[in-house]
Order: sequence, then structure tokens, then C-alpha cells
Amino acid sequence: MSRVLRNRGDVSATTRERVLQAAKTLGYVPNQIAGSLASQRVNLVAVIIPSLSNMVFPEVLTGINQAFEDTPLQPVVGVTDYMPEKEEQVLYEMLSWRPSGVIIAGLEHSDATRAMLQNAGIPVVEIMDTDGNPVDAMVGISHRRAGRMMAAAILKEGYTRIGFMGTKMPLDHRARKRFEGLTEGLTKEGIEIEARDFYSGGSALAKGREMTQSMLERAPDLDFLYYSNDMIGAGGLLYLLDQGVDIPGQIGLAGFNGVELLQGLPRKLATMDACRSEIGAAAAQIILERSALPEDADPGEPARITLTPKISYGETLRRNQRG
Amino acid sequence: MSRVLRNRGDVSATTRERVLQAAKTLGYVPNQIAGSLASQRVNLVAVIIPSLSNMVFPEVLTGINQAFEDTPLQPVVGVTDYMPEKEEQVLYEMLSWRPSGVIIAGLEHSDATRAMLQNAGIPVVEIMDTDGNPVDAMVGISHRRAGRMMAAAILKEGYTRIGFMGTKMPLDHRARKRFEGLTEGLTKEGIEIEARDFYSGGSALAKGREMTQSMLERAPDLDFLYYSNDMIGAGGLLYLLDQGVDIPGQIGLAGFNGVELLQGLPRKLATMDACRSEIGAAAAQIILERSALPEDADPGEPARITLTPKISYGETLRRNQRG
DNA sequence: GTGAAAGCGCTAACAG
DNA sequence: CTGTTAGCGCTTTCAC
Repeated sequence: MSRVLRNRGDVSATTRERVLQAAKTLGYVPNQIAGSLASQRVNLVAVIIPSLSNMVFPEVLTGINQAFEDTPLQPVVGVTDYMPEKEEQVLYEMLSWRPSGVIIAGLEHSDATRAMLQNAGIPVVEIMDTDGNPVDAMVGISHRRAGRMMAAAILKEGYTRIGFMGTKMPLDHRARKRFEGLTEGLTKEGIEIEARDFYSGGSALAKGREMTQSMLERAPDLDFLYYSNDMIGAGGLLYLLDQGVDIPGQIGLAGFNGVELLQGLPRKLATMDACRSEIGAAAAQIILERSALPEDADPGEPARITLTPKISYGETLRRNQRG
Repeated sequence: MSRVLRNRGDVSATTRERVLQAAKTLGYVPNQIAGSLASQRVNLVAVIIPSLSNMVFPEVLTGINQAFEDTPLQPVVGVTDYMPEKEEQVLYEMLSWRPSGVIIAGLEHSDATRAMLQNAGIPVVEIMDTDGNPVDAMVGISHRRAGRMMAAAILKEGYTRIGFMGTKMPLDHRARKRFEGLTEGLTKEGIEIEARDFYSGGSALAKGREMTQSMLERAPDLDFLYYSNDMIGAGGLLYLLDQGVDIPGQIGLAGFNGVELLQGLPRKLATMDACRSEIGAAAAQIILERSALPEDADPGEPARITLTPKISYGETLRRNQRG
């Protein structure tokens, strides 16, 4: 009897014991499919991210996992490879399981995707980015602002001839926004980026080396290099140290993400923390709260959480004073 | 009419058109829960791994994802944090969705877990490791053999005073087996490991630095350091280069995994490829083939695939001849 | 407190 | 080719 297994409703101790015993000896595992169909409730949460090969997303997943620990909810992950059509398809498939909520990376989606999110009738949290209009709830950082903050810090330290390196990914909107923010912040002070370079594929660390070398050959006067992620930044750092360049005196460096890796580099790379696991945890929390609400309750204003990334100066961005 | 949407059975073009039109205008998304309950078939594959914060597992997932691309099957990931009880619980929850198959890391499971796997009546592939008895199919490498191979290579290059560093994780059976294999391979030639050290938590790169330093303070005569993963190996390498140590002349180094990162280090660390995405792809393939079989067909002998990791000598293991 | 019965939204099998 | 119908294994509700 199902009342026992879900220990719900009025059941006498004797009956419970008897049923539990039978269940164990039979090796009974309840069928959630039938259960969910009958109860019109599914304890699954769709999580849609662009990639797994960038440590950023696994870290977000870890935050989500932790928040769902000891709750009935369970994340189900879909990967889009930064492709809008794939995002659409993955979302469609996930929605056909009628999940309790959706956590999806980014604010840029195809019309069809937005329509599905809007009509699904379940809580939707768009994560990582807050520069744009969410369908429902939102948790992230402003990448544009992150770029501007970095621009300000760079200028404040007295660097003026700035180069940028990043991934060649028109669909990585967050990287694009950071670049735009940087440009904006520099332009405001009358400074233009002097060189830029984009890569695709390969080992990020190795690419960082190569790109740094070729950029400095083209533009030897640069005094600051901003990398769109810490991995290529680390590559650049290792290359420059090999070359005996004075860092941060002659050239300053900064990356983005605050990956744990940086702690072990010969010199600590300046970076900004993207608040990855916090974002995951907060998004999960929103779904949790929303799905605890009674079916017909007014969910109120959807949550819009903007976290503020902090600059970590490390040892590659302080030209003026050390420390 | 469901025949149209699954484009199955005999339907005239006119009817199909009519139904498709209606579906689109209504924004209809089929309910897989009802569908799966009725058809007794679920296109989900449970994938159970210990962790997401070690790039190894996301890479296996990528292999699985790719193999399932353009098939009806979809992986659902569960994370155990290397805890047997959690593995048991995650598996139980996944089985209650009646997946088409299970891909699970490792061969060591609690009795309850093994029982569930055995009784589930679906294909089970145990991955990553082949030193042990699988419940059903198996794809991986022999970590014990990997350890022995590394021992042989180290001795062949003339190193004799060997130190080992790894994670303090009694439940990481694969790391343990590599260590055992190494010890075994050395002992056979009358060599004992002279120092060993285990860490837990923190940035692997930084830990590699610290452990290397403290080990060499304790045992300055060591001429080879074997690291249980590439990340701490990279940390050790960076530390030793800082110290001006002659590598691989004075001290040789090797890690394990073949992570892409290594390409960008100042000197290429010797390592062994754990065949991560191949393992994922092969495991997915096995599930795919098995679930294409008719319900009552004899599946035959379960697949047992042992991949052979290759040593990559890099630039830190050739004492005798370079290249 | 307990048993019985009516669906949940599909699929599969069958009758037209 | 097309319409109809009986379940799939649960949850929920309603009698007892």
C-alpha cells in the first residue's frame, strides 16, 4: 500500500511493519513514472548549460547539487554546446518530462526557447548573466559591469596600452559583454584597446602562451593584457615569466573567473570571481521556494539577484603600490 | 493522434499535416511520463560518477553525450562524492525512473548497490576501471597495470629513489590501484618507494608545490616523483623549475591523466592517458546496442573492454636519451 | 483505520 | 488507413 512507503496518511504501526517487510523482501523499487503521472508532480529540475569542458559550469552544477541535497528535487543536466538550436531541442525534451523548474544559463535564447520557457508554467531561473531581460527569475553577475570594473582598475594602476585576448565564440554572450564593458570603460577615459586576438580550440594554457607571444610581436608597446578567462591568462603569465618580463611593472595581466588553479601559479594572476557556486545555490534555492508554494499561490515578483564580482589583484595588476 | 507525432504506423499525408498543424498552434508538448508508463520504455540512461570537480568526469560525460547525440537516449547524471551510501541512494532514485541502462564509475560498490544493479534487468556498464568483477559490462583501463607500466618506465630510465604523492582518499579506488601497481612494479625489481605523501582539499596545483617542497626537504635524495594526478604534478613541476632543479636530469616527474592543460606548461609533464572520452563513448555504445536488441533476445556475453593507456614521456621522464 | 475504484496522458492492439 | 479502447503503476478520493 502506497500510504506506507510515502509514510503519509493514517496507517497503523502493524500494517506499516507488514508492508515494509514485504517491500524489502520483494526488492520493490517504486515506479516514479507511474507515481508522477498520477500525482502530476515531478521532482526533477532541468538544468541547461552550454558546456561541460569549461570548469565554470561543473562548478555551478556543484552549487546546485548541494542546494538540492536533502530535498526531493533532483537536477537533470542538458548541454547545448553554445548552440541555440540545440538549446531549443534540449529544453523541449526536458519539458516533456514536466520538470518542477528550469535553470538555464544566459539570457539570450531563440524565440521558440523563450516561448517554451514562458508557457511551461513552472519556475524558470536564468543564471550567470544579468545584462538583459529574464523570462522569470534571474541570478548572476553583470559581465558588462565586470568589464568596466576591470577597465577602471587597469587605468587606476597607470596602464594605458591595453591588449585583449579571448575565445572566438560569437555565441558566448558573457565573454562578449565583458569585452564590451572593458572597451566602454576604457573609452570613457579616452583610451582605446590597441590589440585584440581570438582563438578557438586547443589547450587554453598553450593558446595563452602562443597568443601572448604573437600579440607582443605585433604590438611590443603594450603594457597590459586582459584575458577573457584565467586559463589563457595563466598561459600568458607563464610565457612572460619565461621571457623574463617584469610583471606587473613592465606588463600587467588579468584574467577572469577566479579558478582555483591560480593559487598554484608562480605568480598569482589578477582575476575576478564569477561567483559560480553561489549562483548555482541561489538558483536552486529559488526553485525550491517556488515549488514549496501551493499550486495556486501568487509567486509574487520573480527574484532578480545580481551578485557583485570582486577583483582579486593577485600579483599581476598592482603597478603603483604592491600588496 | 500519437501516430503522427512519433511518425510511426500508417497515416495519410493529409491527416498528418492536419494533426501537425494543430499541435503547433496549440503549443503541444507530449508528456513523456504518460508515454513511458504506457510503453514501458524510457529513453533515459543513468550515469553515476563520483565527482564533477575533477575534469576527468566531465570529460567522460562529454564522450557519453556525443555518443548519444542523434539517438533517442539521454543521459541523466548523478554524483556520489565518492561515498558508497550516496551512490546507493542516487542509484535507487535513478532506478525508480526505470532508465534504459546504467553507466556507473568503478567496480567497488556496496552489496545493496550491486544487488540493485543485478536485479534492475537493464544493461549496466561499469566504467573507468577493469581491476575487478563487473556486474555486467565493463569499459576502462587497468589502473594497477598503469601503475606497473609507470614503474617499468621509471626504472628503465635509471631512476631509483622514488617518491609518491596523491590524494588522501581511501575511497578513490582507482588512485589506490595505481599506487599499488607502482609499488608492485618497483618491488619486483627490488626497489622500495622512499617517501609518500597524501593531501586533501585545496587547489591541486598549489598542493603539488607544497607537497613537493616538503617531501624534498624530508628526502632530498629522491630522483623521481610520481604524482597521482597531473594537476599536483604540474604544481610540483612549476615549483622545481622555480628552484632551478634540472629536470629530468636531477629529478624526473610524472603525473596521471593526460589533461589538456599540460600542453601549456613550460615543460611537458610525463603522464598517462586515462582514455576518458573513449571510455564514455564506448560505454554509451554498449547501452545503445543492448537497448536496440528485442526485449527477449539473448544479449550474449557482456562486453568487457580494457583500453590500454599509453605513456606520454613528455619532457620530464627521459633521463637516458632525450626525444 | 483500511480497502476499493477512478483516473493521470499516453501507447499498443484491434476493429472498422 | 483511421477511430476506439484497454491498460501502464501509481496517487487520490471516497466508501466502509
